[in-house]
Amino acid sequence: MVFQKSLEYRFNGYQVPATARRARSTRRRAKFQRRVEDNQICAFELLATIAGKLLQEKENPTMTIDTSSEKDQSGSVKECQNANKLFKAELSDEGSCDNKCFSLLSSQTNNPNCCLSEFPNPEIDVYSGIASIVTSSNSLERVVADKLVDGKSQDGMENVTSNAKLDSTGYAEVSCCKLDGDTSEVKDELHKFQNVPIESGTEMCCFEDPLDENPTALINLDDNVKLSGYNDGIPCSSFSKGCGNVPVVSRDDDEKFSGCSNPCTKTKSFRPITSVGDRVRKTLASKYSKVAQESKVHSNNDGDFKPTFHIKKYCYKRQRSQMNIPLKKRKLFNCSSVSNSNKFIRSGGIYHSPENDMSHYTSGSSPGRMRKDHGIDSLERCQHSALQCGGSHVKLRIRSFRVPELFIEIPETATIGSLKRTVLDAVTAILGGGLRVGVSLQGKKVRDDSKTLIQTGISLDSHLGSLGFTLEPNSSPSLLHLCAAHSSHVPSAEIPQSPIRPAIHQRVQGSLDMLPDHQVTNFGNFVVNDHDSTPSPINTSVDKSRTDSKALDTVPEMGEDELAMVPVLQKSKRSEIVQRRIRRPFSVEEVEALVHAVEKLGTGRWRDVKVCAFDNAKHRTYVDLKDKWKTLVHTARISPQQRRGEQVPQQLLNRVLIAHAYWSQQQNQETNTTL
DNA sequence: GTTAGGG
DNA sequence: CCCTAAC
Repeated sequence: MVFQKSLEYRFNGYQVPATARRARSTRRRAKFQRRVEDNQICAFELLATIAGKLLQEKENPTMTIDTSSEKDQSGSVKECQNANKLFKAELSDEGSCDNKCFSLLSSQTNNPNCCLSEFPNPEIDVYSGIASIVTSSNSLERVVADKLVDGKSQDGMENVTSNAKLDSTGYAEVSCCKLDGDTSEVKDELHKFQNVPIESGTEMCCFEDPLDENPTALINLDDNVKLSGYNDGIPCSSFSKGCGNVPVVSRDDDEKFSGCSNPCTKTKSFRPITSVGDRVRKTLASKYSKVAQESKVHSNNDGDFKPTFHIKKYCYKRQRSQMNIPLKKRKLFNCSSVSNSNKFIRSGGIYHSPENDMSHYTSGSSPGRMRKDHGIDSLERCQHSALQCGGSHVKLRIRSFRVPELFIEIPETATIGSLKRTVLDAVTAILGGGLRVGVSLQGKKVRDDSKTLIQTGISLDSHLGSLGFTLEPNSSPSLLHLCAAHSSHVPSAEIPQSPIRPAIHQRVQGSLDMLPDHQVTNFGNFVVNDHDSTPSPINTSVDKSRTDSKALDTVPEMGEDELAMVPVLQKSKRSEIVQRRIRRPFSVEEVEALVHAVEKLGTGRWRDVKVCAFDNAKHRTYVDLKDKWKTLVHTARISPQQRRGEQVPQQLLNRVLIAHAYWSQQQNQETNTTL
């Protein structure tokens, strides 16, 4: 069975949630939190997009989660500098050919400088980050170390690396959890990455704009289609085979570690973490891998697809303070897998929620919950290495990106796979929403979008190293200008497509409505249409600054895992579209009309009230009227000092009380008579 | 599609 | 205003 998918990616705005008013009410706070969540989702989406792009570019993508808590900085620089080598080594060691890695680093520190090349600040915490999220629990690491690794650990801390591998088919075939105690220098270096890297196979670059107060994500764009770096020389073909030989632990399933799973208590303890990663792995790896494969297959057919510009990595930086994920969100993360597990995901999509990875703990008792107050803060150092390319085009590459802190709460009994997925989700959440891209040059923001690259000083001859991209919340209603800027500045730049959002939708359904959708479009909308899918409505309303289409082949018969990997599109689409209506306070006149109508018609006949008194007010639904009456009654019962907003004449409120009492009485009588 | 209520 | 259960 073959079906085509059209992938659509949109770069939407990102709106920073308004600051929550001071504890006005739990409700307001909750709303605010939801908005924050939405933003996080946006961020996550972005990440997913990137990851997806990476995966699309090459097959056999691998995602690695390294949970080492080691914070030795000495290795960081080295690692970054030698990222390619390191990864390469790692990959080869594992027998996998990961072409792409994308690493999420969580860090608790805000490192203003991240330049791979220079690493002015050796203390980059980039690496510490995930640790906080993923490994904040030492137990996990310890357990892993004890159980999975045999041996050597640095400072007693081990690194757990899990890789999601894609076989030639493009599906995630094997996932490996590896724990090594620094058998090699290279590995050590890798371990230092405390994050979930999705390797793109290139050096890492970090760029941050110290001057910028707003937390932003730094992005390096690479329009170089081909993956550079360590990938070269590693035969992909060997990849699948190599997996089998992987020294470490391999799992077939999210839930289980076939290889290393030791039902020991210790293992259990760290389990939760693992499962998360799994999800990430699956989601990204399989989805993207599939996409990659598909795209690969059909790339020829699709004229629209332009491989010319790819975003390798994003550097996402945000202040930790902003990234607190509300409890609700955390909850969502936990439950998401479960809830999703049963949900079918459209084949067209990328995200697929597979098994109930989390089910075991969701069901109830989650004895131990790991919570990271500062979630994934993945920072990354990104160096944007700008490469020269032919013609007058400037090639840019995104080396890495950083994800701000997240809240992750997962039961200790969760599997590593669950952990991975959770992390992925969290990241997705962060990147999922609308974001805007900023361009920085030599540490300064380039705000004039109208300037050309050359005018700005970005040219083949310039130091592209000082060029950076930032992802920042978009407060503006539309990102169009951003997009435009993007295209104008970086002609070849292409925003990756990512299907991740859908996954989020399911989980965070409640939050989605909070998104200022129209004002902000989603950063990465990924739309996939397969043969039987209907055109997505979502897209129409949003501007598409960039769209890629690809015809993709999908393997007809997929195991559950594969299915699980399929993205959920339909739902997401819907969610995307749904926008919360703007608040339109009732005027005194409207209240008057409402009161009058209710006096006449009574409560419980809201449709009639609507027709009678608000028939011409299309924005007032009968539900609105009902709600307003509810609030009116409440307002009338409270003291005037407690009332807010436009003051409703007390006389009117009195009528409200009278009418309410009258009709309530009527209602009671009716019920009594019937009885 | 409406209602009723909780959020 | 949103979301949903219950009609």
